[in-house]
Order: sequence, then structure tokens, then C-alpha cells
Amino acid sequence: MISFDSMKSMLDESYKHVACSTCKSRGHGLFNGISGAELDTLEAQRACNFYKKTQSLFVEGSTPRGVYCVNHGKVKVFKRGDEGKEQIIHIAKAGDLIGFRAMFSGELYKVAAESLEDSNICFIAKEDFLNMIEFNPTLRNGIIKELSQELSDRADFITNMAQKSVRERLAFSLLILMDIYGEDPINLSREDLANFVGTATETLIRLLKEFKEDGCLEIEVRKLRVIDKIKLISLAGN
Amino acid sequence: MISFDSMKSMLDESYKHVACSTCKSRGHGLFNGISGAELDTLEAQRACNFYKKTQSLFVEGSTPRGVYCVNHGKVKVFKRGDEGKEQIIHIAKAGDLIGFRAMFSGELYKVAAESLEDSNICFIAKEDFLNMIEFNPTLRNGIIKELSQELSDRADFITNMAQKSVRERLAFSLLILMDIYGEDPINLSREDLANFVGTATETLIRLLKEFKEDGCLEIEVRKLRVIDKIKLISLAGN
DNA sequence: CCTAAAAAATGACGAAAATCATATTTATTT
DNA sequence: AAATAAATATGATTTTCGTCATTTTTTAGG
Repeated sequence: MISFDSMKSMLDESYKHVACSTCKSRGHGLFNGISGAELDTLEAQRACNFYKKTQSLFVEGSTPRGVYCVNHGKVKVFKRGDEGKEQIIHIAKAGDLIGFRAMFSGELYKVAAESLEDSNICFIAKEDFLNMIEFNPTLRNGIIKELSQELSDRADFITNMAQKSVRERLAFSLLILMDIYGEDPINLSREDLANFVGTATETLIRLLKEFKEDGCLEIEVRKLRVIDKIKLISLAGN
Repeated sequence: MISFDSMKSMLDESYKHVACSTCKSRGHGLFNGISGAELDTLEAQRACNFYKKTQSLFVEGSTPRGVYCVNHGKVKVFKRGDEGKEQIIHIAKAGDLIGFRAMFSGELYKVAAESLEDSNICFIAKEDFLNMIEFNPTLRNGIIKELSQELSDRADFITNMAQKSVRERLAFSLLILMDIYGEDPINLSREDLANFVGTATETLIRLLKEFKEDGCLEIEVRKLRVIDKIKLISLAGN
């Protein structure tokens, strides 16, 4: 059965198949500096799909068959710990590529991905993607750079996890989320936010309240809006 | 001034310049499946250096000039948190390549590297290395795979940091260190081990004692030997 | 071999954050 | 619109772990 909300989204312009050539999100990501002929190839090879909120792209342990390119929406990439609690490793936004790591490692997925809101996500099959990488040095270097960048981000992430208090980590996380959500308010469940920060949901809720009382944050149920970035930066502890 | 110990190491066979063609460590790492002509190139381009214990390879914020290939010894790769406390991200052993991430990102080093024991480490200049990568598909794919693998490891690391207790993390860390040290006892200062696990040195010392009393571990000042891997695995909590 | 410095170990204590229980609000379904 | 479920919120309690102070042991240098 189709909910009113997802129905609306299907009728929404965001659901229309977007040509790669006119895809506004392309400018942000890997396929930015792509040329005419290659753009046509990409166009021909990708399949555009609609994912409604909380729909799974792939799960831990499954076989990678291709990469996902977000045209519109947000996707969480996460791993489950021993007790089943999710740790969100990354939140992908429009223009971002998901699941390319597994293309190269030859292993099964070690993480899972799920849409956080109604999203348009294109799919490029493994062989097609690997072909592009193999024969397009620009694309290839872009991928290598992307992998390197993420590696660096994760070193930061690990250091923060290990050394910062939950309060500092929340402030830091909100700053990251500001970049991801841009002009839009941060739209995450308390549980997802807790799983991104790496804390218990109850602790997160208490801290959000503190931040609100400190005048850093405006809270409307599921929408968070940072109103004092400077203060948040100082709360993040450098 | 040269200490007796480093003097000894310089005279030690481990200090001798090793040809890449006969380098025993090469089998473990990226340069494993390298062919005759390319091996000669590598041989000609690399410089072999001796680093005594606690010597720095590079520091945070400096300009990357090439990659380091460990012939013999161990190297810690770490990042400093706000209060200067080190977080060890990775410990490199013989055969491992260090500092290649920064070759691709075009940024300054975001981490630092320092030898944990007297080590032989070869150096390959940036242009030479990038050339090799550009024109050798095998090597290139090896690097991409390596980057992907590390990315996956770090997702695990983050999840562990966020969800496991210090005790579980220590058990997990010891298992990783067993792989790195192989037959040799784990040889790290309490502080380094604490900075790898992500805890206070005092807490780490107390836990080591517990593990010893539980019969998992043999402790000789700076040398740790796991004697019950099975138990350690259960302590690591899956 | 002795001395100074560094590293490791131990104890006492407090703060941070997890857990458990329960209430309240918001969404969803019928 | 009522009913059920899910998400959010709050309180009480406990556990874990970090911090600070001090002692003991080990290492390195003269």
C-alpha cells in the first residue's frame, strides 16, 4: 500500500527521471568534470530509481552489484554493532556516490545503506562502473582522491570518538550535518542522530535540550536548526 | 650523539640496505606481484633509511613528499586530539606502505608517523610513486584495493569505539596487534597501547592486570604475549 | 654502578554517561 | 476521530571510566 506521503513524492518533480546531462546534483560529486561522450555513456548505463523513506539500498553481507548515485535525498551508511545498534558512518547527500568501496575490495558489503527521506537514486552496474574507472583517468583519479579524503575524515572521526565527550561530539556532528543539509533543517530521528554521534538516545535528547537552552539550536520535533554556529564550534572543543 | 642501542642496530644486519628484489617484506605488501623491469625501477628510485626508535617520519601539517615502505620494524600513524593526546590510527609492519593517502588528496599530512622500534624504511619520492601508479594497472588496482580495505577497517574501528566498553576494545586491539606482531610479543608502551585503544593510561594498566589475572595474557614490562586467544575473542564481545 | 628521569602501577574520588523504568507527545492506522 | 503504535522526553540509579595524587619500578646517561 502506498502512503499519501510517498504518493505525493512520486508525483513530485523530484521523482522524474533526470538526465545526467541536466542533473543539478552532478556538479557536487565525482561526475562533475565529465565530458560529452562519457556523459552519454553514463546516461545510457545508469538506472534511475525512487526510494521512499527508510527503504534499504543494500544490507550488510550482501553482494555488491554496482554503485548508487544520489540525485535527490539523503542516505545513511551504517554498520551494526554486536547488540544490533547501528553506527552511522556516513550520510550521503545529492551528488554523492555510495557503495563504491566494495567495488574494489572484492568483498561483500561490510556496511548497509538506507534512505533517510524520499530519494531519487541512480544505479550504475559494477562492470559499467569499473569500465569507466579503468578507461577514464580523470574519473579514476577522482575516485582515488575520494577514497583518500574519506580515509582522512575517518581518522578524524576515530580521534573524536576516542577523545571527545558526548557533548563535544554532538556539537561536532551538528556542524557536519549543517554542511550536509545546507539550507534545510537537519532532519533526523533522535535515534539516528544518537547513532551518528555514538551515544544512547536518552543522552542525546538531554544534550539537545541543553543546546536549545544555551541558544545554539532550534528544535521542532524532527527538525533541528542551528542558530549559533560560533557557539557550536566552541562547544565542539576546537 | 649515538646511543649504544642505536649503534648496535646500525651494525645489526637489519640496517643493511636491502634490495627490493630480495626484500622479504615485499611479499606482504603492495609491491608483491611486481615484475622484473618495474622491480628495477623501484629499486633505483627508492632510498633506504634507518630510523631509530621514536624517530619521526613526518608530522601533522607537513608537506607530503613521497611514500614510506617498511622493510623492518613498526611504525605508528597517529593524530593528535585537542589536548595533544595521540590517537593511534594504524600500526604499520614490514611490507606496509605509509603516507600514500596524502599523495592523492593533494593536502598536507593530517596525521603523523613515528617509528615504534628501530626500523628500516625505504622512501619513494612522490613523482616516482605517482608515475608507477599511473602506468602500472596492477599497482594501481592494488592501491585502490588497499584504500578500500582501510576504509572498511576504519568503519569497524569507529563502530567499536562508539559501542564497545574499554575492556572489549582492549581485547579487540590485542587481537589486531597479534596479527601485526605475529610471533613476536606485542611491544608497546602502556601509553601507546592506551592511545591505540582510546583510553587513559591508568585504565589500560588496570585492565591489562585483569587480563593477566584471567590468564589471557603474559606481561613482561613492555612485552605482552597473548596466551588465550579464544578467551580474548569472547572478551572482545563478538 | 649510581643517579636522574621516565614509565608503570596503585588508590581514592568524582564526573560522565549508560541503563532501566515510565510518562508524554506525535504519527499512523482503522 | 478514536485507538494503537512509535517516537520523544524525563527521572532515578548504577556503572564505567577519567582524573589527580603518590609510589614503585624500569630505563638511560654519565
